[in-house]
Amino acid sequence: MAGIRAQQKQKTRQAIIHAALNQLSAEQSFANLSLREVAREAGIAPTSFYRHFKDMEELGLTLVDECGLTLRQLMRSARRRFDEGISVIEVSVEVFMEFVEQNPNIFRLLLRERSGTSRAFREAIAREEEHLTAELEEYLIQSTGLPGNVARIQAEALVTLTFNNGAEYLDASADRRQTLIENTIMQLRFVAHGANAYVLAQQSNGR
Amino acid sequence: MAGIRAQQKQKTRQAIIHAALNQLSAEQSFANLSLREVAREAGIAPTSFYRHFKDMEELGLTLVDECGLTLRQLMRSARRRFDEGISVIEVSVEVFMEFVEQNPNIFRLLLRERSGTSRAFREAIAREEEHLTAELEEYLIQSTGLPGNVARIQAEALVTLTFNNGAEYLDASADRRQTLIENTIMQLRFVAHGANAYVLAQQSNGR
DNA sequence: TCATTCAGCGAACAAGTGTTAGCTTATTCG
DNA sequence: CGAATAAGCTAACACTTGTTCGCTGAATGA
Repeated sequence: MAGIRAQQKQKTRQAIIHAALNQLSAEQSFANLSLREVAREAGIAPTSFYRHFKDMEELGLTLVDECGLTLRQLMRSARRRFDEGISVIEVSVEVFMEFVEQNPNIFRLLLRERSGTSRAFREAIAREEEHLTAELEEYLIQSTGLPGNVARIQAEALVTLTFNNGAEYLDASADRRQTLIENTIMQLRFVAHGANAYVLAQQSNGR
Repeated sequence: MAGIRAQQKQKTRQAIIHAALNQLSAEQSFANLSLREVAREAGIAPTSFYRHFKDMEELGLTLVDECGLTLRQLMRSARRRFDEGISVIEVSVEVFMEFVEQNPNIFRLLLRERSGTSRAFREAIAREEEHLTAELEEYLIQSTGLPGNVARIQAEALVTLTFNNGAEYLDASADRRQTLIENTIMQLRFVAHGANAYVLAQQSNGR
């Protein structure tokens, strides 16, 4: 009843996942990762890989799902943390960059395969981005009372800007990183302010 | 003096460039393009490739340079066209999306290799983005009188948003594309408005 | 206990890759 | 004209890749 077999299986499955993540870097993308190299680093024979994943693509999608989940949880907790009086924008950006800093390879995976050659990948990552955007949109509606369509467009802009600044953050030096955070915050504030002003103008324009 | 030799050389060089661009698609990125396939499509022997480029990377950088140049010229002409009374933002977005629509493979190249595995690529594309941003920044300073640092940050946000919406535009259906243009314009307006408001607030806060 | 399951392995395959060496042959130039 | 140049070619190399097949041996469960 210990499940010693299933237990071992999970272990090497994790070994494969770890090996894959470990080989990701600035110079190596998931797309040009080879099944054989992953297997080698995981300490198994190439053929054993198939006992766990049908494909490299299936492995990749697994990674995307896991990462997307943790990222979403993180952002949600960031918005909760905000009650302590700091600006939501500030907290969110800092948390996001912290994620990037602590999971550079995972973030690189998302960043690259977002526009990669595998449709399945692109769709999976678009889905994750959509989750983030939708949650942010809802938050905006509830906390500022913006109309839905404006909230949506604003949320998309916020996610886009944060994500892209995260990409630059990846390769930045320590002090460049600090100003990058500040600039990102400023950009998000621009968007937020502009969206509010837009709604006010609409209302005073008789409609 | 006709230079019949050099002339022929330019011709096959162009054939190589064309072959490479032709093989780019949603499913095939430059990174996993093979020298042999490019040579085959260009109608030359694999080894002849080396008479023109040291590397696939060198070929890629050539493409990036050419594309960046045309894109920049396009955006500049868009800002010139603006004198006719339409909003700059509107014209710029429309011109950019037109570029994306007419050069999907080129844009894909920029999009992907921007976060690709080749440092030379990343730097080359960052350089192109920097050109675009710098020109826009200068334009903002001259036309709105914003202080330099704010103009810079605003320009970065505008370029980022436009570029990313272009990525989505690539795979969008015809009518989705229209709303995408509208949304992009709205996002850019948010940023512009927010930046202006920020400066005004700074000034009225006694400084 | 004994048959079954199944994670993992080694060998082998057909393909495709980048790159070198050396030849051909039309252009170039003194 | 005649030597030099250089674009393009064929053949061959040493690899790496994904994937199939059939085997082993330990965990499983009736």
